[in-house]
Amino acid sequence: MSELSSRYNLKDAEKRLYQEWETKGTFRPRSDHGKPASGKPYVIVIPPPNVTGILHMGHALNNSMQDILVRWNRMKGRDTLWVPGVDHAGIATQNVVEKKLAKEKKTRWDLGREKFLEEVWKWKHEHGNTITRQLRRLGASCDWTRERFTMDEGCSKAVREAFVTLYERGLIYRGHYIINWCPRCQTALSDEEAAHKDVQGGLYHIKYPMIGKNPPYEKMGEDHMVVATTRPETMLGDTAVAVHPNDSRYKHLIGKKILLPLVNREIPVIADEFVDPEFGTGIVKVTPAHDPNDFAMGHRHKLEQVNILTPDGKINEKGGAYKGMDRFEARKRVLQDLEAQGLFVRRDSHLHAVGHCYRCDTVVEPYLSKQWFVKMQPLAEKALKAYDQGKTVFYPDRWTKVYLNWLRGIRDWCISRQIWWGHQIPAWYCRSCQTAGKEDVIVSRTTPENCPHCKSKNIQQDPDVLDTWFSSWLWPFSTLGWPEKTKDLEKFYPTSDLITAPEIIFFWVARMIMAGLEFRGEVPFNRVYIHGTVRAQSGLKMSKSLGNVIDPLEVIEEMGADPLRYSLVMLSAQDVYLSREKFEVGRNFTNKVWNACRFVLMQLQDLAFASTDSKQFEGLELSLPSRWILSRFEEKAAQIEKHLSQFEISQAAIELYHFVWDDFCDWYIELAKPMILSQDAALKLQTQKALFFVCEKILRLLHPFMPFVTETIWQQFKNKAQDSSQWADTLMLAPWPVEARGRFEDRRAQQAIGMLQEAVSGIRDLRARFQIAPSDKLKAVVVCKEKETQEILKTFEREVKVLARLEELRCVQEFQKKGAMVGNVFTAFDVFISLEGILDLEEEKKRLQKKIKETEQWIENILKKVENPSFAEKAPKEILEKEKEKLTDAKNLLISYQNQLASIG
RNA sequence: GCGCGGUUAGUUCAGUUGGUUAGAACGCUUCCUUGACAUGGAAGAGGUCAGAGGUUCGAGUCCUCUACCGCGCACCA
Repeated sequence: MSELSSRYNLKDAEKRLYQEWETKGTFRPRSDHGKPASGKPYVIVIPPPNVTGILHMGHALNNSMQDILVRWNRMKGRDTLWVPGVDHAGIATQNVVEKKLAKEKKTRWDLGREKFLEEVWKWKHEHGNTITRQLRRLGASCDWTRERFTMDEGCSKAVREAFVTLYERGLIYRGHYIINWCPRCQTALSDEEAAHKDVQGGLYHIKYPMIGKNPPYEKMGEDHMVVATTRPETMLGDTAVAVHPNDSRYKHLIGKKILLPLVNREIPVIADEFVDPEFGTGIVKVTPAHDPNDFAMGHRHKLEQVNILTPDGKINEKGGAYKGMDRFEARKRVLQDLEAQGLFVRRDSHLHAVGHCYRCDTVVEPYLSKQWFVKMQPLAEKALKAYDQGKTVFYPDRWTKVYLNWLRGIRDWCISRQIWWGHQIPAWYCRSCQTAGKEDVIVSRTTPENCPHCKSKNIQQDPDVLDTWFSSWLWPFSTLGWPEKTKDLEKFYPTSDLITAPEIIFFWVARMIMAGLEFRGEVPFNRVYIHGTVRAQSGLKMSKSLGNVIDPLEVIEEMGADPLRYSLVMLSAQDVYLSREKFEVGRNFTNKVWNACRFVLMQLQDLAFASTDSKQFEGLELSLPSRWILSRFEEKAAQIEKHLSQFEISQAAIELYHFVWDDFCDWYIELAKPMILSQDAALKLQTQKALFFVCEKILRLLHPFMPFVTETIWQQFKNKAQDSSQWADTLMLAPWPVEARGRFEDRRAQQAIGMLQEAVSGIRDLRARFQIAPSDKLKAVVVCKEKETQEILKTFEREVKVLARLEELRCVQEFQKKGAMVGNVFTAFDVFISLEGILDLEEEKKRLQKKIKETEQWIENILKKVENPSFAEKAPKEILEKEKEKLTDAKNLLISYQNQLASIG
């Protein structure tokens, strides 16, 4: 009968549908097609996934949410743009290609810079579009004609512009500082890229002998001093020992000399307030080249900086006998040798935070080297000011504090990386000027041919590249054309919302805000929505190494993109804990929608009457169920709209789920069935109209959440409708169905259907409890407490009979029980069925007794409240009224229960 | 160490500015293949809202403390 099968299966249809949308240009802004738009443009830039990325659940959630917002705004008629793109992910991508080379037993140095970069570009062209292909599978309605890459020509130009501008403004400098160094990647990292993890390590106590004293060293403070360190190998670079100036234990030693063991270097005992006398022995070894604090101390005391490490984490020639050893090997050997010399005191177990490379998890070294930095304080001040002016709004609000705390404690940003894949720093050094002892740095937007100072051609570009985030922080405007003055930039900047995960608030969100203000004088987006993190059921992050990943593409293959999206979004009120079964919610719901629509299609072979216009109901005497569902629809649509506008996406999805499933499917469709089968042609027609109308509107509400299924069915609707000329080409462009409030508002219908639902459920409950087979003919009586109730329920006699499978139903106000009857009670009425041949009513007696107790307790509670003089005095009137109503209801219930008990007892 | 979350039904979680007898999903029990859907329908059981104080007429909701879990940040060697 229908061409739709009883289970949706859109595996192939999804791809086809997506292609159609894309090729027709539906994802592009209305203004691209010269179409009018309403309101301000709605613009989102995608958090660009790494070019090495493959879609994981975090992406799936993030992009589902963006797509929901984008599709919703598009349907609202706004000029809508979602800019997609990919990040070149400097270190990550270089690592991938280096690993590939390693399989051929080659290193990047074997190839040389140029050849290596060719290899990376080759890799990018072959594998770099995996993630964008996968985003399409998810249904992401990005404007792919505007797709960008952080290393494309435009973005590269933006990077240069940004660098040079900051340099010109005195906000970029180069200098020797302690930075985080990854010995495996062999590059500097920013503070954010060195992730601190707690490590159970050792705190080693070591004797440093005083000059002129001989072993055995026994008197602390006289012939030796004991230092405590977590990294013993760094002692090879010690250039002092420090104590607190007021520490009476050691005051007499300040200015004395110590003989640094193993290297036999004379080093001074200095006094510095940094030292905490309480910690360890109160004596600190000072290693200015390998510790940020020691570095600062070294500056204060003009100490020598002895770098003992090679870039790959081995001991260099300054380490004497330890030269060539890996740093951890050297640690062991240093300890052994100290022990052999009687200088090792003890090892305490010690929990401390150790920096790890966020790309390869190697322990990073604080390392002294010459790097480029951005002076962040002035940028942060602008961002803080923008916040004060209300220009930065985070959802949920709690992230604001995280953001502000970071800005307030901001430190300079190390932006140079000693890798090859990335934007090479636009700085050149002039050999001639250098030799002449003059300023040798040339920073330029264009590649210079010779030195602007001395005209020498002997210039060389800085070999380092910029931190990947140095291009990402420009993303909201570089993707729109900056630094060129493009139409897109003018039209779509600043963007509307940024949707992202909490992990990159510092890396990306905060920096984008700073860049936006610095380069464009405006915040880059009006609102920031931070959604939850996706975790495995166990609570751990999903990661390949833990083997606990659920591949979103497998879910798409198995169930479809819509179930994946809906499940994720429904679960996303906070962090999302996933297991395979959790996707069944979305799958079942998608199937429910599919079948409900299939039913509607089947009922309406002839859709000539089908209209999506609400005016069709004007002057029409609609039945109560239809009035009810229209009223519910209007109410729910407004709620969903409200939730979406506040980024309560999961709440919107949950509301929609219940409206569709409970109200529309379980009640309205069931109520509509007898009306459609009715002999009353007018009733039949208006029911069909309402059924169709609401169903089509539901498809619109659902579309942002489950685009594929809804579009598929909607096209069926459209094909069948006689006059489809007024329909949009695609559901994607059909107007969002939130109309002027109150058009369908109908409290009476809501109240009436509420009663009907109670009556039907009450009878069904009796049926179930007394095990009356569905086929058994049943007579029921509804005893109404008010005449009005009786009248309302009378109009539903037929519906109740069908839904509760009754042979006979009587609605009365006065009722004399005859024979054995059992019932259920409600505030406005009681329902009864007659029992034949059922003798055991003990269970029912117990149940009623329990109910009576509960109700008595309830009444008592209300009385306690109402009779409290201060309640009457202080509570608002409406609450007081409510309580009184409750009391009446409760008393009515109690009477009903007592009557019931008496009647069967 | 500082900060931020969380602790509600067997499980995973909602619960908006304090105001019906605290909800949902999954799971569980019972019944049902009725012409949209068994990825379904009907009904049911299940919670002293982590603990202790406090504010209030009224607290799951606000305040304080405690316990446990998670996550950030941080230079205690």
